[in-house]
Amino acid sequence: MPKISTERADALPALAEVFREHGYGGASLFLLGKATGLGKGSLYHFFPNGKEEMLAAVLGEVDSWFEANVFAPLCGKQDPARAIGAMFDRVDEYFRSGRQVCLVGVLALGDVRDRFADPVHSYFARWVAALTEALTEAGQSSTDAAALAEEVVAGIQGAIVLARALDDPEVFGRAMAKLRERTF
Amino acid sequence: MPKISTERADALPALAEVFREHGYGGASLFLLGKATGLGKGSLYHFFPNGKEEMLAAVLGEVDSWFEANVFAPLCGKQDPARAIGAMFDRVDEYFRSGRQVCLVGVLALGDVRDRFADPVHSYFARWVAALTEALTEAGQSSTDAAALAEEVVAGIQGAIVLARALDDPEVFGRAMAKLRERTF
DNA sequence: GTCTATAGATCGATAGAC
DNA sequence: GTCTATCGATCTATAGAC
Repeated sequence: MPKISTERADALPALAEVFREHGYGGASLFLLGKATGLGKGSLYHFFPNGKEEMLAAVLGEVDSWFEANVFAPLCGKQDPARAIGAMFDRVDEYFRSGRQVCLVGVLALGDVRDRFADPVHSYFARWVAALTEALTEAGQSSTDAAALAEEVVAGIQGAIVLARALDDPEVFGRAMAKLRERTF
Repeated sequence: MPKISTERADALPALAEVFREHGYGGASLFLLGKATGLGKGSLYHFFPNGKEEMLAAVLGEVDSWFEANVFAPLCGKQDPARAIGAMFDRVDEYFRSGRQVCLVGVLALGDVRDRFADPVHSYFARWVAALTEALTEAGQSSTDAAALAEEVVAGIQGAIVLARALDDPEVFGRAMAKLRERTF
């Protein structure tokens, strides 16, 4: 299970998984070391500022992935309906059909929200803005588009919470299908 | 039901606030003691099993409140539309218009989900079931009612996440208004 | 009942050998 | 670059004075 890595970037997926599963405070250096296959010394070699730098790097990676695979495609001016459909596909894959929680959502609810307020705010604001742009491009009024975009992003986050609580990934699937219909 | 001393019950609101704000792992006995005004000795006198018993008691209190103020009224057979409207009113008050997170939702996303799987599952399953019953009573087909109930409960949870992330309670208000419309 | 003192474990972070 | 050893702080939980 532990993964041996000689580059800082190689450790990020394992670090992300621990932060997602245990939150910031619950992600101990022991767990982070076990997941990456690195000792504390190595972790501090790659991330001199410790856990805070590890999470910042993970959030940067998450943001880059969503920017490239979700946000930017929504802002491509041709075929907004197709771009919105692609968003739902990527998001469903990313959250493994509701089996994986959203790290940014976890941080938003947690006690370290203030510490990472900027990346958390940026992630969701960018998502809502990009979807609003696509919906507007698809013909909706700007006010309707903004309201619907907020509804969809919130609905996805809520579907993750409910699917985890009920331990039923189909809850996530049903919610995604409903939200997808609403953007037609 | 065992007798609960006045002092123990009086400590529950303060304990609940600490668990909501810091999660289970982040709620230290120091914070719990400071919030309740009790020393560690007193806390262990009222809750011999420590934090686990404190959270269990808090979850029992939350469940009782929602059962009395939200779930049971939804199952009153007369005027389901009014009962659903009352649900939104009580929920908006309870979550202080999006300024207060949902403790059960926080637990569902956290690493102690398995430890408290039963109360977390019960809370959301009961909420969805009660709302489904009211929507059915209001004239919807049982399949439509179940799907809409899931959408509404998930939408409320997602609105809490998004409102916290964007630090904007109006996001919660707008989401609640939209969900309220959808149940007409 | 409520407090202080403290045990025993674990935390983040550092130092130094190799 | 990776490891082990270890520090000081903090954690849960217990013991005992009052």
